[in-house]
This record gives sequence, structure tokens and C-alpha cells, in this order.
Amino acid sequence: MAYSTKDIHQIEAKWQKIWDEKKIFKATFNSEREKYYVLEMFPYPSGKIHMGHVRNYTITDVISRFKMSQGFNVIHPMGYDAFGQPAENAAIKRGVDPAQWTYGCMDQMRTELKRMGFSYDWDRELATCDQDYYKWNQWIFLKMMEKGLAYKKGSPVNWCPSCETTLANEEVINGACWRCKNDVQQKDLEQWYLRITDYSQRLLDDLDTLDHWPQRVIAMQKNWIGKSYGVEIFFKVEKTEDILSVFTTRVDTIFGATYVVLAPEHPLVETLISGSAHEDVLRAFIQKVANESKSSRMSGENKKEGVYTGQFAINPVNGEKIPIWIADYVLMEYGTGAIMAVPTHDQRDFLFANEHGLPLRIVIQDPSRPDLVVDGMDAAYEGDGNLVNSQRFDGLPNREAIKKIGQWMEQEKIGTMTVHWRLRDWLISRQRYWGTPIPVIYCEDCGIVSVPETDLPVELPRNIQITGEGGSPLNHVPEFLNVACPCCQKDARRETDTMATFFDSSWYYLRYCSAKDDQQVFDKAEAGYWMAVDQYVGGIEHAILHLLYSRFFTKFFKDLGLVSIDEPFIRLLTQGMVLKDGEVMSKSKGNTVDPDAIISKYGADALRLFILFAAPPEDQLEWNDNAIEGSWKFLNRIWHMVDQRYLSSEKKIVKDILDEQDKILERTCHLTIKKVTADIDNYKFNTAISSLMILMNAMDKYKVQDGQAVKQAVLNHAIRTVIQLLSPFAPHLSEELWSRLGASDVSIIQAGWPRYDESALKQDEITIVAQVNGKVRQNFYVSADITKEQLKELTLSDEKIQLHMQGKVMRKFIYVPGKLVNVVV
RNA sequence: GGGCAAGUGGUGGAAUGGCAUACACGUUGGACUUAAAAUCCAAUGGCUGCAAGGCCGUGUGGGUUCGACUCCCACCUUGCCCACCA
Repeated sequence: MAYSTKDIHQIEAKWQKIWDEKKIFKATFNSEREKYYVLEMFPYPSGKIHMGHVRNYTITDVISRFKMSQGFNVIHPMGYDAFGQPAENAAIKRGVDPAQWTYGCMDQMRTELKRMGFSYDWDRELATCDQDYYKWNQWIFLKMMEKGLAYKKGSPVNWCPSCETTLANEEVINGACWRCKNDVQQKDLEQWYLRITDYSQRLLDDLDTLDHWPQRVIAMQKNWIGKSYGVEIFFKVEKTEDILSVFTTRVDTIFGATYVVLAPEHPLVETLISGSAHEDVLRAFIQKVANESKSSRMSGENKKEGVYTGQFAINPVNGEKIPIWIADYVLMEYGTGAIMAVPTHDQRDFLFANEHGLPLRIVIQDPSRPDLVVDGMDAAYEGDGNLVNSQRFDGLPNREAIKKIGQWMEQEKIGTMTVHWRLRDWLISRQRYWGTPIPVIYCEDCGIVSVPETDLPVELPRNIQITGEGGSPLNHVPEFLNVACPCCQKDARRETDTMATFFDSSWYYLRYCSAKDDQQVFDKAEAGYWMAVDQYVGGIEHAILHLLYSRFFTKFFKDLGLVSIDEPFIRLLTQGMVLKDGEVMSKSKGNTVDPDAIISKYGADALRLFILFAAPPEDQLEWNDNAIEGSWKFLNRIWHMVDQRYLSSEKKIVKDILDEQDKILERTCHLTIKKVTADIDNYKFNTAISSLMILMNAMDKYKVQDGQAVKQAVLNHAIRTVIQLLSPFAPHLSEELWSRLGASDVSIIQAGWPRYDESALKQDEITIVAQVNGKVRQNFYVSADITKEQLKELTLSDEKIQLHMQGKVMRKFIYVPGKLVNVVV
């Protein structure tokens, strides 16, 4: 019987229904069984799924089904990261209700995900915009407030004028908004922050325990956390009592400091310049820098601009009077917002000093240019060397001097050895509607009051006007805004900002463990059993944001005593992008391929198979309309194999009665089991599939005549093996064929995962490659237990080998058992 | 400027230091067919040769080794991440 598009759609629908009705993928808490938690990064419900989703979720599905077959108690949940700006933008543009729009998209996505045949436990489905989810966002926020980890402060923040909201540091990419790519501005605002910096050290240290994370993700996080050791040095400002702190990692160059520079936003700037002779010039400069966009200010290629304040600072190591400048190349966000400038040993300072005629002094000697003087410098020397012009430290190697000077400065109380972090506290306030309301009330008498736990959730009002203008829409909803103070019952008003949606996604993997629990954030015992996530799969774009925040939340829950783990995700796989014509598929480029259309043409199994076969999961994948035909053809071949060549046979496979052809197929069969099993564990889905193709090719060559019961049994074994090994990749077809073989299992998963027999892998006869001086000249087909001496004799007496030895004398004979020999002449 | 990947046929890609190009796509030829599709069979790195064969070949240049796509050094190119980070 032929296998057609009509058949695949019938078969796929049939099995999706059986899986659903028989609850094949339902995960039940059972501490007797070994669990396995497989998770993908849940989608934003934009409506249709795209090839990126298909790739991500097919990978997790293969792992999930594989682990289920192996007998693990697998939990594989799915949900939606459902709050966020696209829904709100749709509301502004088309006047639809964001909730209605979002739930509509979720329905569509669910249908498409089911069409792919993914092995989800749908009973655990969640959406972050559900009240019974975001209620717990608010609960977590209150706990953080209680522990002093959530706090409000006024400070300069990143402001995206196009999204009309604030952004976290992690959301600013090259000075632009991560979502809309517009330039980010600085604005002074009162906002809510999470004290993630309290966890800097733990977030850094525990990266070393993540042995199964990609190295580059770990490197990116380390980089982002940015720990640097240095010294904070106290400069006195001349004629005042003010102390100016600067941070440096190069305290060995302190004797070469010839001026000090402040960021224009530095708090001391105001007192330094007020009343100065050039006050207006100075203020104009500060204003000019403030007007610059973050991206241009941080570009690094700008000319370094600055102005002299007219004031001096005293270098505490030598009492020297050095001028205080203000310049745009010093950033308030890093260190203390002030630097000591050493133009001879820092290229930025060098450029600035030359520009403004500031003095230079060499304090580290370049070993390759011992006679170098200041006048001969055309660039700063940033390498190592011994100290000069540094009083009692002269002659010390600079790396040693870093320690010695630091210790000395601590003794003299003119500096302190310290650590600076790049990581900032996480700004979570957003001036948007479609998010979790921050559960806080402002009372004139009581100040900031948290909403009592019993009043949760603070409901997000529905059916309101969303215009995109006039700040947060919640400001214009009196029923929401006006509330009695929980302390004094007087009129008060609610916080109208909502939480950044990364808050929602920082703990959803815990919620899945007891998704329907309406009493608590998650069940401690269930989370204790299911967590941590054994295998997490998602895009590299979340290497910092989501993964860092989730690690922070897990550590916070540990401190609350709700979990006992330190890290949420044991194994992490970051899958590559799907490209078309060499470019990332995107709606704006118009080069998307709709998964739904592919399913309609070839079925979900062919799509799954292609997307895994075309490239290793971490690499970019180039979509190819032709190549998917190959996957479709391969599935057809398997169908025909079962349809036309599987006949029942009573015979058992006994090694003694097998002929050479039988043994070869048996051996290929066992090799394939071994290879596919190892490959799935190592994310090598492409080679797992190719080894299944090799087994199919071997079966095609293997001939069985009528009545050859032993050969039929051998072939049947191979057929059953192919179907089982294929089942994680192409589950629908595998289920159908498995049931046609007369299996009694409800699902092929219950048949278990095939095991290979080590003894079946052994070969009686093997091929040995013979080389002369490393070049292959001959092949020998010999008994597997041939000795080195026998092989040597065989090789040296071979005509071809002799020809290539050209009568020369053998110097060495290399023998690699079971593989090759090499004659060196 | 710093860090991390990667560079292999016409294409996607395989190769615990041991036969480079598995598997697939594409192409070419053949079988089946009135014809086409589908399917099946065969060939398919380059140069050279009637053939057997020979030589060359994994970004470039060196090195280690009996033997290097693989390990080491330098360089080139591409991609990603970070970056006026003090």
C-alpha cells in the first residue's frame, strides 16, 4: 500500500488523539521513580509558531521521548510567556483588548504545537498573564521587599522614548533598546529595583559548577557580572574637606597620575564648579554631554572631550597637587565615576592628555625600550615592567607592586583594596499596561505600603482605553488607582507601573512542578522531586538576561527555604538560528517558511526529521526546500519496508545458524542501537538519523526468499529496531508501524528503548589498512584474531607493498590492532 | 581593544591522532512508463591516464608525529558576545 499525504494526516491526527486521551505524557509525582525534567524556553504567544520554535521544541521532544522510552519519569511541560508589549501595541494600533488578543494567540499556538506531536503534559499548561500565575509574581515581589531585595530609588535610568518605558541594563544593547532598536536616553526617575547585586558572588562562583553549559554562555555571564579587583584611592580636594574616591585596577601606576577626571554626572561636580570663574562654560559642557545619546557617548571612537574645573586634588601617595577635570569618557555607572589619569600607561588618558596639554610621567619601564622618555612616546605603554619614579617602590615588577602598594595604602589609610562589579541592580518597573501590577500602595501618611498578602492578586483591570499616550494606561483608571491605605484606611493610590516580563519568566519552571496549586507559589515537595531542570533548551539570545535572572531567583528561593538546589538548569543547549538564503528568517525580511504549510505538504514527522538532520543543533541551519523531500522519502522507504517485507516468523535468531549476510545485518543493527543511543545523549541528532539511514540501506541490500524463516527473523529484528530508534524523531509513523507489527503496547514508548549486545558487535573477519610511509597502499581482509607477526609477514610479502617500498629497508613497523599497519622505510 | 566559536566537494554536513568527504541534497546516465510523476539501479573532489594506476587535496605558513581535518605556534577570513570598564 502506498503512503500518501492523506495517510500521514490521518495517522498523525490519530496518534495525537491517542496520546491525548490515554495521557501518555502525563507526569505524576512518584518519588520511587527516577525523574527527568525536559524544558524548552516557553514562547511569547505571537500567534503562529515559526521555524525557530519548531527547531527548539523538536530537540526537546526527542530528548523527552528518548528518556520516556528509557523508563525515566519525564516531566515535559509547556506554557506561554504571555505578558508583554506586542499585545499592548496591537491594542494601540487596532483597538483590540490585549487579553483577548493574547488568549486568541495562545489558542492558535496550542493547536499548532499539537500538530507537531510534541510530548507535553498539557495538564500543567500555564500562562503568565493568568491571575493565578501573576498573583505569585506579586507574592514573590513582596517577599523580596520583606528581605530588602526589592527597593525603590531615584536615579538616572535607561529610557526608551519609543516604547515609552524604562529598561534594565541587560535590555540595553549597544546603547539601544533591545526590542525596538531605538537609542536609549537617560532620565531621572523613581523606580523599583531588585538587589541582584547581593548575589553577584554566588552568581559568579556557581558558574563553575555548570559543567554541562556551553562555555560561551558561561563566559558571557562572567563577563556581564564583571568582577574586578583593585584599589579605591582617596584624593583630598584642595581647600575643601571633600574626599574624592577613584577606583583603579592599576594601582602600580599611582605615582604617574598627573590629573583626575570626573564623570559629568558625578555628585561632587556641583560643589566643585559653583562659583568658579568659568562656571557657565563648565555647565554648558555638562549639558552637552547629557544631551548625547547613550550609544554615541559609549562608542569609544569619539574624540575625548573635557574641561578643567579650576580645582586641584592631592595625590595621597606623594602629596602632589594635580588638576581635576571633567570629561565625557568617564562613566558614572562604573567604579566610582571618577578616575586617576595616568597618560603614560593608559591609552585613553594618553589621548586626552595630549589633546589638552597635560603632563606625563613614566612609572613603568618598558623592558624593550629602557631609554624611553616622555617626549618619545607615541602611545601609552600598557604592558609589564619594573617601577620607576615611584619612590620606595622603584625597581619592583609592576605585578608585585600592585599587591605591595595596595597593602601599604591600606596601612596608611589612603586607600582600600576592593572589588568592583559591572553587574547593576535590576530595574523592573515598566510604564506599561500589559504586565503584572507591582503590589504597592502610596499613602501620604504611611509612605510606601505593600499590599497585604491576603489582598493578592492586585488585579490588572480589563477593558480599559489604551492609547499609547500619556504614560502608563493604569494612571487613567480611577477604580484601579484609588485605594484605601491598608495601614490607616485613608485615601491612597496604587503603584501604576507593572513588572518587567523577565520577572515572570524567572521562575515558571518551578511553577510547572505544581501548576494548579492555588495555595502557594509552588509545592515544596513536588519542586523538590522534579527540580532541577535536567535539560533546558533555548536560544543564545537569552544567555544573559533570562538565564541570569532565573539563576538569581533560584538562589533567592533557596534562601527562603523553598528549594534546596543552587542552580535551576543542569544541562543547557543553545540551539542555532534557522536561516533562509543565508539570512535569519524574519517577517520583516519576508523570508519566512511557515511550518504549518510544510506540515500540510509532508506531515510533522518529515519536518521534525529534516530540521534535526540538516545541521547539528547548536549550528545555524539553512532551510532547504529540496532537502525536506529527502526526509519525506526516507519515511516512505520505512513505510514500504514494513508494508512489503515484514512477515511473521517463528524462528529465533541463533548466532550459530546465521550466514555471513545475516551476521552483517545483525551487527549493523546492534551498531545502530549503540550509535543512536550515544548520539541522542550528545545532541548529535543529525548523525543519529544518518545511522538509521545506513541501517535502512543495509536492509535494502539484504535479500530474503520465500520460506527463509531465519532470514525473515533477522530482517524483522532490523525492522523493529529501526522503528523503535526512529520513534523519538518521527513519533507518529513509528507508532503506526509499531502497532501494525501487532504490538500490544498503547504507545511505542512503553516498549522501552532497545539495547545492543556487545557480542553481536564483534567481527570474525576485519579489514586492515596497510600503509607505506603513512600512505594507504593495500587492504587486507583477515581474521580478527590475527597476530602482529602474521600481519607483518603478510604485509611485507605483498606485491603492492613491496612495489612502494622500492627495495628500501624497513625502519619501523607500526601496528594498530584491528585497524592498520604502517611500514616506514 | 578583549573573549569565544568556526573555516572540509556544486550544497547541508561526517570523521576517540589512523582509508578525508559517511549520510543526505543536487547533477548525470540507466531501468520501469505511450508519456510524466513516483520508485529502483549506477556514477559523482581536482588533475592525469586507454587502463591498472599515479599525483594533488580539509583557509594560509610553520611545527610535533611512523601518520594531522584533528594537537601546538603564527597569520588570514567570517560569525557571535563584551567594551572609553578605569
